[in-house]
Amino acid sequence: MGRAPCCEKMGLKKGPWTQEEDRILINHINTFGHSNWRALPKQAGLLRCGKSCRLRWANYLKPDIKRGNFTKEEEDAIINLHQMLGNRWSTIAARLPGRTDNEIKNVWHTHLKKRLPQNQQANETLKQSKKQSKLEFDVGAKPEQNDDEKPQCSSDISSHNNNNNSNNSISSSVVTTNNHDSSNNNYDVDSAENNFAMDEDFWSEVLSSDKSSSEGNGAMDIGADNYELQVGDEGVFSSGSLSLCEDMDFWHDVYARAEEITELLEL
DNA sequence: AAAGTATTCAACCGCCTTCGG
DNA sequence: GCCGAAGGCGGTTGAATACTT
Repeated sequence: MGRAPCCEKMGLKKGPWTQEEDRILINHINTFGHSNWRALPKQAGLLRCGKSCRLRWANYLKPDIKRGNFTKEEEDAIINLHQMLGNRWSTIAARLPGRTDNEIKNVWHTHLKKRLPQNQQANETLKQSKKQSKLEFDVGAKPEQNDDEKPQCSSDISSHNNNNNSNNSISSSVVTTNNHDSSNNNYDVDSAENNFAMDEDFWSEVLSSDKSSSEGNGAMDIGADNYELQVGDEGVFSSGSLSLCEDMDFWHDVYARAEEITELLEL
């Protein structure tokens, strides 16, 4: 299909916004709103593409945006949420009032990622080069992208699990969560075998902000009933480890936990 | 003080999904 | 159901700034 270019390059300005451009954009949005981003720059007299205007507004000019350093609580929340959701920055941002997806993404890459244990950092790197592996999670559905809704069953889980346990090509890993049996409340990553050893201090710090993860030591209690996600050698889920019906419950719980974190932040 | 290197973050790019005709 | 426009998202880039030698 003949896809229109995202913005007509001819004559449109790129690069940093000037104060004058900001002022024009703010005035225009305050007066007319932003029902049509593509038409907005023309109407406002800006030599920018609509996308650029939207981004500038969403990431910088919107009145409710909180500027400045992230608090410890916010950082912990990001780590927790990233643990659960992967690189779904907009979803994470939705849980952090006043913070934008772009900002969170930047903070993650510049600060928080460094807090990961070395092995996990290596996995992050590995993940970059193994992006393709998520295509191997061939369970039928296309990945769900609407972040305001609960992700659909298996494909979404698989892609996120791929993010969070991204040493797929090294060895198998198992994420077990259990709400009722705390003795099984672990994050079993078979560390000796797959170089996925968890730094206990790191995990206790990460999880300390998470009220219900009282078992520590890498426990990832998301309130679900003994979910076991198994990732095979090439990042493929072992069959039978997670039924599609359970997926829905799983995500219910993930979002419930995210709600809890949001509440914590708001306190 | 100057040069080189590392870090930060605003902005861009391209892909995907949704929606309306 | 198909097509195109539009919005939204995550990944990436590169200029500005900070830090180190």
